[in-house]
Amino acid sequence: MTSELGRRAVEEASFGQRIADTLHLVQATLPVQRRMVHAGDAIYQVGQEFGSLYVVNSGLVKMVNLSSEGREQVVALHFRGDWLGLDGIAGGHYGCDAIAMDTGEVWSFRYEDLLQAALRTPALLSALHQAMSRQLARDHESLQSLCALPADARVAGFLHYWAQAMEKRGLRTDQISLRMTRAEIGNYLGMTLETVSRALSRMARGDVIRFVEKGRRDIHIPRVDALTAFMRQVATPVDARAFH
Amino acid sequence: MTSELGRRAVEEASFGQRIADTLHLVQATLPVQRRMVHAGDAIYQVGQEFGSLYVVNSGLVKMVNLSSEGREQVVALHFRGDWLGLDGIAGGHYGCDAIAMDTGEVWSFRYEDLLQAALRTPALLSALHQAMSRQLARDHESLQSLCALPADARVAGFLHYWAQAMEKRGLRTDQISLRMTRAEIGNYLGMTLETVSRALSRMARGDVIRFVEKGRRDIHIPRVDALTAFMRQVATPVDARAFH
DNA sequence: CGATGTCTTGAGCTCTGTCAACGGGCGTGG
DNA sequence: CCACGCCCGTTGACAGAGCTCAAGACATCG
Repeated sequence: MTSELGRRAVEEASFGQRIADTLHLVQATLPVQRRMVHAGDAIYQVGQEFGSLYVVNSGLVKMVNLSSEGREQVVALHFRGDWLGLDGIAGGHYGCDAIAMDTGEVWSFRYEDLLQAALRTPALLSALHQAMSRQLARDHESLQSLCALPADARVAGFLHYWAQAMEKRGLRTDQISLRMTRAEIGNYLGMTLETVSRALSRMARGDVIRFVEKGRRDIHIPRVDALTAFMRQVATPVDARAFH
Repeated sequence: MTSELGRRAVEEASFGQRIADTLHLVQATLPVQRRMVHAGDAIYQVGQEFGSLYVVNSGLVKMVNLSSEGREQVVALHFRGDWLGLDGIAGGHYGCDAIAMDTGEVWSFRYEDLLQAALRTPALLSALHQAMSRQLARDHESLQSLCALPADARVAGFLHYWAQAMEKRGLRTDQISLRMTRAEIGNYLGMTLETVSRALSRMARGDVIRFVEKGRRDIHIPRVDALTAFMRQVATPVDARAFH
């Protein structure tokens, strides 16, 4: 168990460096096209022919899946250093809309160019594989919390995830600024906006979080361990009885 | 819309061939280690050091995620032609347990060997990327249905997914043999075993499915379109009001 | 044949979705 | 400057989908 913790610590410490390395590497070895985006801008859209991959240099991007019945669903969030468009490789078309949620810069380059450049610079290929692999692991975590945790724990987990994402990128982690409406958060977490609001209110009452300013989007997290404690506390498992 | 349908038709038709091609390709260019597995066997386990990737040649494999609180969660199912272990590339350790659910054969090979061989045979790299990309897209679909669909529709969607997976692999699709208990299905779909049982009973009453034999694990699907119709019918969206 | 595990079905309760009302922030326009 | 509308967030009341608990039927295997 100690070796497990040790490994995690090393990973965390090197995480910010990994992001910076990836960005440098891509920039140095590929013909990258930079693009400023603002909240609401589409980086690519579902059905559009696949050709380019993207890396978020700054800002915040949501992946929106459109179901056959026309329902929209936020399936992932992406921060600095994350890759976009990976789910388009297989089908030849992007599988989601990628929508910027904040002002930022996104880099794009041709997938074909990446493969070419990877012959000279194997580290590029490694970076691509790690990005895809990380996203797979992340998706599995999402699925797990979505299946197994009640609403309050999911909201708490969401804040924790966000704080962790900020921390890994060297940003302040005590105060986070969600650039999402309650409806968007609820959509991402598989619940209604009212439930999100109630969960946040409960956490605020328990002093697990505090709202700063007038606007209710900036959230102060006094102690991260209080957040994780809250998560565990409300995590009355939906299926506590082991399924085997 | 017609071009969309046309594209899909072509993709479907070539799908079985793609699986066969991948298996041939891997076999021809890599030092593959074959292993017979039986229900319950672990192909790899969470935390184990990453090194090899796996391809299912036959049988059925579940990916089980173990949460920090000790809850188990089935996060994916894999059939012939699917790759396993991809989520281990990033962290250096596998992120899930891969458990066989049926007798079958799994091929394994070193990730390093794959990268080496890919220099001579670029198609290998393409196959890897497509496998990862497909899995990402699949995970997003899971997330979507988990968030947006009520229990009955999720169970119906599960059967549909299974039938489709069989069809893509050239197996009979009218009668499917779930090698999972109700508890496992419920775990995978984010509901209790009782809810799974009730959903199946309702479908059987509506003659959307039929139980064959005494055992209730073999399910006959008279008409797939009846299944999809049932899905749509019970898909009273959790969040019908657009979130924006 | 009993023992065990799985599946089904019922009854009650809880969580969370639904509907509704209200307040606050912000931009627009008078 | 204030009035107004609009969007967002909060909170309450209520209902319903699905979880929990429980009992019993069925299949498999020793």
